[in-house]
Amino acid sequence: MGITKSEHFTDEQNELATLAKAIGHPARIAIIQHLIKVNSCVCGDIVNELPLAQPTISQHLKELKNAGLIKGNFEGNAICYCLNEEGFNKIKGFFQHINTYLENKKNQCC
Amino acid sequence: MGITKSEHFTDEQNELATLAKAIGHPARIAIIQHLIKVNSCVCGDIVNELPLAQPTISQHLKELKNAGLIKGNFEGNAICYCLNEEGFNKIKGFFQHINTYLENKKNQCC
DNA sequence: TATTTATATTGCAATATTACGATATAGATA
DNA sequence: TATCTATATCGTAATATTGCAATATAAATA
Repeated sequence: MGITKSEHFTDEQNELATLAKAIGHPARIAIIQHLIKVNSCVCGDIVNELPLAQPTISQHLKELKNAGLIKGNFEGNAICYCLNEEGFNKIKGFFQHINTYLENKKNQCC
Repeated sequence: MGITKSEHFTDEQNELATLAKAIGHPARIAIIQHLIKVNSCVCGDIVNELPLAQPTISQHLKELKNAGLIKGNFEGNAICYCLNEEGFNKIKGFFQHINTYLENKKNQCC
């Protein structure tokens, strides 16, 4: 169907999925990596950096922003983007949990 | 278009995106969480655990397996699944990098 | 071997995502 | 105010994802 049955899952599961999904595109990975590199930059810089048209970048930025992974502030007539700690903190615990589990798991699978 | 221009991005960016995308569905989050809880289990257990039909679960398991996040071994006529350390190790560095960056970033955005 | 049990695959409908040209909007500047 | 610059939104085409019924496959057991 193409429609995810979110109502059958917990809020936490849906939230983690939304965050991971937002990260799950190479352009959005590239945007995140670029923001780490330059700390903060305007949308136009990202358009110059990536091989995608301006409306496409704008759309990817919107998705990252909706997921709470980046934030943007007006700076003149441009918009300055940077990472949003809040979003990343929400996934942090999930991966730490997995890592702790995997490190302590002595017995091989099955 | 719906087609991701993966050829324009680095292998690392595409790989990270594939992993995050595989995690980006509540059912697959639930599967991962269940596998952490019970360490390993057969497909049928997951079908009983989640509110989705057997073919749908099978498809989600396939995606997690293709991404390298779980592995399955035959156990009689059933298949026993558990987490695959390899896949999770690949994303580990990415999030650690982000966390280190965010912890050290003193200056506010923009 | 026939049947049962467990999982995968096929086929398909509904919906979502990706990408971009065209256009709108909003602040800066001449 | 007219124009420029930067970004967002709209509309749309191409493709991908989600979900499941029906069916196939493969190992276990009667």
